[in-house]
Amino acid sequence: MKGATLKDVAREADVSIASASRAINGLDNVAEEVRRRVLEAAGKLRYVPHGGARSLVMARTNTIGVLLPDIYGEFFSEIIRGVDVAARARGLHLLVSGSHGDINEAVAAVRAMGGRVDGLLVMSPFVDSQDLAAVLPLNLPLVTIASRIGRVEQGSISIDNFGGAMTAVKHLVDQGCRTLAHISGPASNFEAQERRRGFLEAAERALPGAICPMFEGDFTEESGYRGAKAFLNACAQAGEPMPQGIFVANDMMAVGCLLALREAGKSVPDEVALVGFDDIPISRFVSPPLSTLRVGVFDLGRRGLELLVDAMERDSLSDGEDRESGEGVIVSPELVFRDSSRRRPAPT
Amino acid sequence: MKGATLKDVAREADVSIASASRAINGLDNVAEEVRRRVLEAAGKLRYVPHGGARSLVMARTNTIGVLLPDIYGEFFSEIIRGVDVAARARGLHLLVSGSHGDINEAVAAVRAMGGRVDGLLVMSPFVDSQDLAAVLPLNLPLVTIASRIGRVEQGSISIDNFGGAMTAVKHLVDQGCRTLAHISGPASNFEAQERRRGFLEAAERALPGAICPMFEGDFTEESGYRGAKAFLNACAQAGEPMPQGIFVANDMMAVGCLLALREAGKSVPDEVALVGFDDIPISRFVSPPLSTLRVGVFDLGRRGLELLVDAMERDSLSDGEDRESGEGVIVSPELVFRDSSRRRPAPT
DNA sequence: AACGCCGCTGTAAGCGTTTACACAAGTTTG
DNA sequence: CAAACTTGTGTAAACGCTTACAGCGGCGTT
Repeated sequence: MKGATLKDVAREADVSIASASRAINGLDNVAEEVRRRVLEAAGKLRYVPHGGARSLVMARTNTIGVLLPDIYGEFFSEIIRGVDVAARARGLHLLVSGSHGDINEAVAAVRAMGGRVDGLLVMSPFVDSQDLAAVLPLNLPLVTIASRIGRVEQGSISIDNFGGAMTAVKHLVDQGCRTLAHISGPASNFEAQERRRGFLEAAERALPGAICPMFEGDFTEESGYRGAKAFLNACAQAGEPMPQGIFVANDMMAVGCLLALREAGKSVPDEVALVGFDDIPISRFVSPPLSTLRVGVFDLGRRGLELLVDAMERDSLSDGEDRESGEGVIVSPELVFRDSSRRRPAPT
Repeated sequence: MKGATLKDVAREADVSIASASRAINGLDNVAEEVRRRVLEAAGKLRYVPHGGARSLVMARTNTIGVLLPDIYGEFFSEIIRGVDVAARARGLHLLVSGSHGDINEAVAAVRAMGGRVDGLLVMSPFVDSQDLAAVLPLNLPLVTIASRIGRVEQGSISIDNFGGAMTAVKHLVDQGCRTLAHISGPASNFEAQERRRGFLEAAERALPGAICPMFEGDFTEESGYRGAKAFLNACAQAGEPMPQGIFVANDMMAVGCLLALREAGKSVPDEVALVGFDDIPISRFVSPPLSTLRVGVFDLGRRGLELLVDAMERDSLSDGEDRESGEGVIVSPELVFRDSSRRRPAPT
């Protein structure tokens, strides 16, 4: 009942445990006859090697730990996919964990991964991530994704949120919007901060002195809906028209925003143009289709893992020498121009 | 550089390795003074326990392995979320792996998980899953999700695909559709088979003798698009009208189908009514919103994990005695009536 | 015939933990 | 004041595996 061990297999095949190990691992210094007997015994006993024991002695797990703020949603699941594909290509396995925004959970997760993984892929966009950094076992190769953890010595890959936001604003202005608004992500989120900063900077540059209403959401569809409502109410009360263009800090909120505008009878993009961020799959399907800034989320995951693998290899070769090489890959989002911001046939 | 071990901590704190272990694990038979010293040393050395070693001696990993056909997409990511939430609540970690439809990959993944997990949550909807069953280490608790693996002794949780398909067809007929068609999933997929069977059975019952065109897709948006095109072409060639109702075996394909119909200028639902399956998030947002059969995918994952945990506990208590209890939970999908199938104000 | 080699096999030492057990104090007890 | 606990600590075995090393035949060379 207890799961056969190598010793059991060895006894069954009537060889030493060393030979059994060799036979099973396909080493070549084993007589054919012995190998046959061992494999047969292993099959009969349904032997499955004990990964824990193996990694203990080999000091290698072939597993990498992935720590995400959350494990689901279009965005994260796409990251995981990227990581998974790249990992699979290298025969690595994934130990995933969601920290659910709680830094203590993240710390617990990291501890639990200790000794079970060869490297860590961490995404923790919370501004106070320093606490996390303090806990990370410093002997493990680590790559951060779109995070703001101090450890520059190791690799990191991030998104040009600031630049993306500026692109979005410029695009709205190009489309003829003369009044702008912004629905931001939570202030505790690093990426949200950057996008907000990009919005303000670009808005000030294009429309100097203009006052742009802002609403702080939390990246959920529902908060986007609330944001749009807030703008609608404020404008109705002040007797002002709606802003001509709204830059929403992520697509999920933009979708909520769209729903609220539609409900209020505002036409998108003619009365209000909308640009989101991320290009999640849904964005193509809402109507009107959502203009957005495409972040190669899949690639983010894939390249993150590749960076990590590089770091691991470097790590195992040179034993702790030249570990500077602060590889800071930054990917730039790309504007996807769809109908939600297509204002005039020929913007003069 | 090599990552501090318990021995290092013990030396640093000038106690025995046993005391160090006790202090760190919070056992109570440790002098306060010693505990303090040990914890301090651990902090200083950035000690992180080696999970592999720990699980080796404790015969417990607090990790459960999750094997899915794929790791991404709305459907699977929602399952993972359910599993993750339930696992987190019990302090368990997740070792996930996508088999990418390849049975050999699945086998490899299972082997790699051996000795690293306390239980296995497997979803493998391929009809020939018997091969997989043969490999599964028989000492591990196992729960299958929407699969067709022989091992009934262990728990399983599945979807009533047949019943759901019948509901869909009945609904289309209620809406006044007198000619029906079906876009199915791949024949190698167990769930697709069941949905197809339900479609045929219900169609035959409601419209005896009617011939229903069918198209075999592969669950991707693109194949749904192709399916609709195929119907359009066939009807154009034969000079017949389009089927009044199409039951599409999953929402992703239904979305593709919708796009093709819109492109062809067919109005949905007036000319062709559409019902999908799964209720993925996108379905609410396409226009018209897609009628579908909601499967509590999140719950599928959550309950699957709970089932597994139950099995694990039963397993550890009674040492291999009453291990029948083939818990076969079956969840029934529920019709979500949206505009894509809303045909007449008052269906006579 | 003695020698070195080669191919195969077994013995045993670890890998980093936990934990049963023994042991040395100090603290009641009778 | 010795016996009996209590409390804290250390020693060492075990978990399942890999692998360096030694051993042992049989082979081809001098």
